Amino acid sequence: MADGTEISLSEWQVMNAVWDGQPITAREIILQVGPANAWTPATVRTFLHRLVKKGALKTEEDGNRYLYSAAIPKSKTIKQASRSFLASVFSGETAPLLTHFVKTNKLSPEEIQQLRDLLEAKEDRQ
Amino acid sequence: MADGTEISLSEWQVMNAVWDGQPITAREIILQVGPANAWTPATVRTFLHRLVKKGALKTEEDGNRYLYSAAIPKSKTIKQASRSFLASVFSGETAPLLTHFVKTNKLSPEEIQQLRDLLEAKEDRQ
DNA sequence: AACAATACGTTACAAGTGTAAACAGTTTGA
DNA sequence: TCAAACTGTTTACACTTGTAACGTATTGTT
Repeated sequence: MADGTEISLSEWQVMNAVWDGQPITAREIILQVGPANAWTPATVRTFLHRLVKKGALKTEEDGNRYLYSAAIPKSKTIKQASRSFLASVFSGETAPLLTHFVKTNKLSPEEIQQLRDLLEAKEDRQ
Repeated sequence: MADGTEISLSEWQVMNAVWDGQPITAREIILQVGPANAWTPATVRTFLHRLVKKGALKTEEDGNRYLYSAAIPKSKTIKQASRSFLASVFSGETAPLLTHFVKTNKLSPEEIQQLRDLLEAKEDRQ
């Protein structure tokens, strides 16, 4: 697929932990994503290594341990994954995708309002 | 993982072709998805085999060739893939996902209207 | 009938993924 | 001070995925 930065589903868990705790130690990441996925610390460490190797994370020494931070912006990474998901699963059609997620998930009244406003704004703008 | 029916991104292309042409010959599938992805016929056939093996497609003989049809419903498969995508990429948060796709894609005025209506209906219903 | 084109099945093979254990150095609590 | 605990590195191994070639049977064509 050749795009430089393919993140696997498991790795996403790790990336998300990093993005919202940056910079963060391996230990904390392990605590955050390990139990939820039933991963041993060793498994999480493997993901960390692979992500560094892929250039998705970078490390900075802090005494004798590392602090991890993202080397790629979350927004860009989300954009890529989303494009690929849209193309594969929904044949590139946005509206069915949106309909699907609206229908199959819960949204708070506030969220619904915000989305309606967003759509309205988009309508006007075009 | 471990759910019986994992469909890879490439395989989705094939499944989509089947779902909307069912039943369909390998030849037609190859014509539909091959060129767009720069896949040789052999490659597409590999995907077909794997999908049959996974139980996602089933075949029915038609003279000396096969007709392929889906063995799993599109809706269910979409649901699974979507849940997994939502969980990994958007940490399970639906609203940010919706916002993202609304912001990064084009929608026709009609589609926008329909989505707004859908959201309104959902709001009322809760 | 013979040969070319098709259709399907089998095999291949490297890279990526999920899942970890084993090993080595470092800090720390007893 | 000596083992326990923790940090990071290396190695493992089966399964999946992307990408196809090769072999064999069937069929349409001349």
